[in-house]
Amino acid sequence: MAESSKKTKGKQKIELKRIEDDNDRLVTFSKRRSGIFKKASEIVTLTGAEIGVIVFSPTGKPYSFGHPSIEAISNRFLGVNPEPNNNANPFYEAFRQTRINELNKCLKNLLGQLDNLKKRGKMFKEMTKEKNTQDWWEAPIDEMNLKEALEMGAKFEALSKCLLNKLNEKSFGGLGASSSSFPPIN
Amino acid sequence: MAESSKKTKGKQKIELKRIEDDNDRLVTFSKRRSGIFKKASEIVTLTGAEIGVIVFSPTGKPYSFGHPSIEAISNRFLGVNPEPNNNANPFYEAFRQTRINELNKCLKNLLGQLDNLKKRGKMFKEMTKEKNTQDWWEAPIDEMNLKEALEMGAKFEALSKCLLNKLNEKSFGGLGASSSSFPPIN
DNA sequence: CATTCTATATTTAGCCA
DNA sequence: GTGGCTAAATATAGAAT
Repeated sequence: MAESSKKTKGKQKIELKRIEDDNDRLVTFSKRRSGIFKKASEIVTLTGAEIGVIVFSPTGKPYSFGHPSIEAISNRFLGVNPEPNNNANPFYEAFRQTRINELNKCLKNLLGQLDNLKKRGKMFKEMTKEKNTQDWWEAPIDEMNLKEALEMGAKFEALSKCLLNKLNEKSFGGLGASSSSFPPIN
Repeated sequence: MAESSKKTKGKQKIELKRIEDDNDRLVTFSKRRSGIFKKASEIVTLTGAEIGVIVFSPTGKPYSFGHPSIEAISNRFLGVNPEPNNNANPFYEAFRQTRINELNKCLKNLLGQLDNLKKRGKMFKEMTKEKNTQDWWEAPIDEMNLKEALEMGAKFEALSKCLLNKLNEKSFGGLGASSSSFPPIN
């Protein structure tokens, strides 16, 4: 019997490089995403590990899997819910607690600066004489809250990112040479 | 020829439940962890997706994988915004630039505190005398960098979230009553 | 984008170093 | 905990729904 009787070509070996065909790329993403999530799920039940996976599709759609709860991880990242502490890891918790103290100082510092900022509102208005003629910093929260919050989220993330780098450099014996001065976040 | 000529039993099917033997459990975790990271890496190159994975071993040790980078992933999360507005908006940009200045101050402040933190390492060790006996804050970056980074990402996110709330309260005429004093982030 | 159906390409359980 | 090794368990490329 000729081999042509085979119904499919079966799994073919593919190069480890970007799949150019749009559809194929999406389908592959979809399949592999579930594959990864399944693996994640298995490593959890098999070894009792805790895991969080977050992935953005080629089209930008977010997917995630997590145990104990991806909601916890996800929401934390999204800054959606205040969500009570559910940190099981003592290492994490200990570090967090101490970090909190410093962050609170940072917060106080920043709040002070913010008051300053408000007083210099006019200067701002000039810098932003484009569309928003409204004194956004005085606007009622119900109108600016979410929108600005999201934007600010990105900004603060920038800070986080920078802090992260700096912390790695200084705290973790990083290879970075610039430990005294640091460039603007920008 | 008897089947006994086979060199190994090959991969055996196993129940999808916790592996009780301590060593086996750990070995399986280790192997599957690298497997998952490999898959994560492949879905990235193959489909151009962005992914972040963080996993705690059964013993509590953290591992993680991220692409393009931890920063990018967390950024993506905090930036997840249904509307594609953000960075193009000049208003946003202006605000961001000024905010940056303040954040840089905050950063400097925090870095100073961090030096302090390192000196108090022992205190930390006591607080974390559970599993991680390693002085992670002194560990070489090549070993802790990515791994800790993701974890820290979550922590910094918590800060961002809190700052967000606080800023909304004070800056945007928030409804919150506590505008003068603020409780610890915790 | 998700799923189903094959025929393969990969992953990995059990052992040993 | 990490790295082979081998054979069997799985994941999945390709095509179609």
